Amino acid sequence: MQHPTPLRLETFLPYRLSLLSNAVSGAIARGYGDKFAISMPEWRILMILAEYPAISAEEVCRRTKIEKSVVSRAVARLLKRHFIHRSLDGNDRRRSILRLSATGLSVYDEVMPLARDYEKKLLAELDAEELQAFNGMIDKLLQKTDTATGEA
Amino acid sequence: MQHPTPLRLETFLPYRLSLLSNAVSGAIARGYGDKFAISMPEWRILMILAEYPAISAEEVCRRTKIEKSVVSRAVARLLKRHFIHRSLDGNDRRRSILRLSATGLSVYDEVMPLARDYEKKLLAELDAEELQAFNGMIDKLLQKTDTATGEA
DNA sequence: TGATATTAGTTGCATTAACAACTATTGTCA
DNA sequence: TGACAATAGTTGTTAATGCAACTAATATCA
Repeated sequence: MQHPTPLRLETFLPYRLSLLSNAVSGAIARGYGDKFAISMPEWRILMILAEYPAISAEEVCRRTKIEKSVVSRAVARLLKRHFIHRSLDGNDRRRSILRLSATGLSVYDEVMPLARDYEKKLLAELDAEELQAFNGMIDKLLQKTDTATGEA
Repeated sequence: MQHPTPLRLETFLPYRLSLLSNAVSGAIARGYGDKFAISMPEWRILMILAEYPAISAEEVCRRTKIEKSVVSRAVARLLKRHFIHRSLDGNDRRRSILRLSATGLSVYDEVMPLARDYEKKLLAELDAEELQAFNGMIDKLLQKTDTATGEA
């Protein structure tokens, strides 16, 4: 046969995931973007520093999966605006130690409820059981992509 | 309380969706990117033209949700490489009519199985029931984002 | 009909991301 | 110890994105 069943874009999982991810991240980004003029990488760095205070830029990269040059520039912006502090690791002077400042913490405390509310509102579509199943499936798929990245 | 339960990035749905979407789209994009040097928007346009031959750029925008300037430039590239043809709508001379060329179709026919195989391999993690549930939940969430975009 | 609004598509521009190259520091091991 | 590799972080560069401004064509409506 000439066309072994065309791939319908609307039902193509990568496309659907991309739509959903963009819609969700976009909605939240509009929230903190309008309010504090911070970018998504910046917001994620604030989040990760709220969760793990005093980690290095390298650890930020590992935990957020943001590329290191993007982290470097985002950190520079956050420093300039005094949302974070940076000191040097005494044991390894290549490493920085990043922490939220009081200002950064207050930004975080103001944005975080918006993000959580949006997530909650969105997930209100799913009951507890569905939600658990959904998260489980995402985990499965994430694991699969971790290993099976290259081969297709 | 000072910190009303911090938001763990690792469990934050927008973040998880973004990871998954990037991993999945990235893996496939590497496939056609290496082979034909086409971008993701270009690939999506080929897909949508395989599904709906002879539609306008505007309809491509609507169906793919790709921003119109991105579509415009992607179409220009696809034209230059003779992957698509463009004619004018006789009834409305603002509108273009886009079609896959024979070359474009052959590119599509070569890339499509790769994309489908990757999707299949990925979704092999889920049984039929899970898959249906998964797609249903994505639909629910997509609908929610369609309506509830702005308010957070 | 004719003024005005709307729509399709292109282009300019500013922001951003990804990759590689680079510096500085630390680790390895003969 | 000292050469070489690996790591943390910065910076340059290129390409892609998204918005706004623009042109050309069509629709609306007094």
